[in-house]
Amino acid sequence: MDQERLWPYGLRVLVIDNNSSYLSVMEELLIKCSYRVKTYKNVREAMSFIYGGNTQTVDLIISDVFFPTEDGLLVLQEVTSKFDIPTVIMSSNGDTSIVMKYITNGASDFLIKPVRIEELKNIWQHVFRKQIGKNRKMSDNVQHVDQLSSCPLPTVLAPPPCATRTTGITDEATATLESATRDQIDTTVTDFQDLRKSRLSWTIQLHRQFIAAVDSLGGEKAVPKKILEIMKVKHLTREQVASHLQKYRLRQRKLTQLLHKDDVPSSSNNPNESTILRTQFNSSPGSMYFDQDECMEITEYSLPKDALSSSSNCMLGEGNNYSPGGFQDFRWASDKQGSETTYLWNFEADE
DNA sequence: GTCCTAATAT
DNA sequence: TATATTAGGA
Repeated sequence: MDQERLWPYGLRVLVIDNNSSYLSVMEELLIKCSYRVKTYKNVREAMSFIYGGNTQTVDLIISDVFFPTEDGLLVLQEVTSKFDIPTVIMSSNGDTSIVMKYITNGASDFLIKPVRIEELKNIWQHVFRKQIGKNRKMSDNVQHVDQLSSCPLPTVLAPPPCATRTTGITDEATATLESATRDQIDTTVTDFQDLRKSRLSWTIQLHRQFIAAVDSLGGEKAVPKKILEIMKVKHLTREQVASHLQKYRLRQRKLTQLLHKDDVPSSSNNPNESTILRTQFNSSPGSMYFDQDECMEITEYSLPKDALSSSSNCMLGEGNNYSPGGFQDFRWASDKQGSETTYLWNFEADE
């Protein structure tokens, strides 16, 4: 298959430095990292190479400070934004103001000369980050994963094989590297999904269904599997119900203990105990919502705008009611907060 | 092997 | 904290 695209082995790095001896040093170091290297002594040549239709053949640019003027900064901005090639700047001068200048103008990193191989081992991360940034902007989750798997995919689990001291890479070593990288790519795609995997939010409505199921089963028989069956919510897992049940029971236990401490022991067999608890806790203040059916607090859920507009049959919200008998489904909706995705229950009649 | 629950992890 | 995952037993 397309072995050239395996990561981070074979990362295509374009180096620019007007000092030819340092250029050779860089080339040697980068080759030790199993990267493919192209060197240029000046910006003009490098740019004409890129402008000549080679934007897709360069993954990353490492350049000496070649932008002494504002024009130079424009070049940097163009390379990073228009061509979307991450650019790493090198300089023997590491003054914060200078570093800041390049970073704010789009440089992915700033390396202070002499550059160590350890630093070069990790430069592929800039390409990865840039790729993640691009994919983050895409709202569709499935597409997201597809995009990733079809583009060069570096992996945190498989750093460039530059730990080996050998200058030349034998064929066997190369083959091993390739297969190892290939394996890592698969796991990384999975890892990436895991990265985005997020947690179910127990909305008021969902929780009410849960309570209805628990009540209909009666205390003892309310086990995750049965609750799940009664709730009839598609894609809800037994584990999720079990987890919620655990929390629910814990809280009930705590509350009954509290009650027995405050009240006379004779009321311990009172079947209206839960009613008493309910009354007590419904009066509690705060941003938490106390479900009327029992004493569990449910965090009020704030709806993302798009979920509100695009889902007319969304059942979230105080005024809505649900049909306990109906089969319901939910689908994921991203609220785009950080790397984590909060999922919404979006109820829809199954039939 | 399934399922439950408590404990632990994230 | 809320929810997910794990561990170990029924």
